[in-house]
Amino acid sequence: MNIGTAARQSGLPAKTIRYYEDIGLLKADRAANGYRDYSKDDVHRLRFVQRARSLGFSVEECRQLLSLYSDRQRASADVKAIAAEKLGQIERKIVDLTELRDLLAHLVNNCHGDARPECPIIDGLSGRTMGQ
Amino acid sequence: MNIGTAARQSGLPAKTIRYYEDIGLLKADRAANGYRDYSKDDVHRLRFVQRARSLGFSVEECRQLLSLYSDRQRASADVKAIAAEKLGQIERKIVDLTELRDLLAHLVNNCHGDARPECPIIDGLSGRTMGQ
DNA sequence: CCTTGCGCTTCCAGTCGCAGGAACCCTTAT
DNA sequence: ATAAGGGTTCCTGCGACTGGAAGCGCAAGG
Repeated sequence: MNIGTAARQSGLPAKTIRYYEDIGLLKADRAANGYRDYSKDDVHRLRFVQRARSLGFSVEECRQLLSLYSDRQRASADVKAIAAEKLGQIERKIVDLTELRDLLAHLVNNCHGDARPECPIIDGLSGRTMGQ
Repeated sequence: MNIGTAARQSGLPAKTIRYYEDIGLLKADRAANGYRDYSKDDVHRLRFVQRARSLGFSVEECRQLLSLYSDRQRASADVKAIAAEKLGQIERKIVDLTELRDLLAHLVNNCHGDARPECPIIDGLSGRTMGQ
């Protein structure tokens, strides 16, 4: 199967698939004409990576997950450790963003938003109404 | 004041301050010896940018905010529009991350995490237990 | 006077995860 | 024969820095 078909079936752009091959994440066979040739199994791995990426795993983490994916002898604890770490990161990010949102929402709500130059948002950013 | 002092007072690494000058965000005077020379006002602007960046504004948005910051005749509506747009982006990001977290938490919670090879996380990523 | 050491300067390369585009080859249909 | 629509490689650029090399400025100590 050519790269275009693999791209459609995996949900990854062909460009991205070539990039993954470039960095040694997934290698493909080559047909006689030099075209990359993907098996069903290759497509499974591509979808696996697509899913993991969309779940916020970095490419390096995907590399680890892929090797665990292919390892019939893996311990689920190994996988769980990676996923739990990532989960923690995501939760921290949510907390940070929520604080950010509250702060910004406060500024926006206190800005009358008219033609006058007084602006609580600017004041907030310049430190006149916010802590240091 | 030298860049190191400005860095300490603004909370930005010197490297970043030079970078900002490089992209034309903030320019500094030069002392006779070629060193950058920062005024208190410069430091205020640097802190302003530092705050705005930490609130999730892009450097380009900071550029807009800076010009509004320096403009005594600005309308608060202009600032509010930028901030409100950014607020929307942040809220969307929180929603996305929350979905992500729930999905990942579900996988992690269903993984026994022992030495056996069966792993719901891998299965989930490979599509065996998740929708397509 | 000389050295040491820190801070400053510039410039170049690398990061992450691709996307865009050029220049070219392969295959199929008309 | 030609055109369209694949595929290939390689190079560049994005955003927002960060690290490092090579070289100056300057104050203090021996």
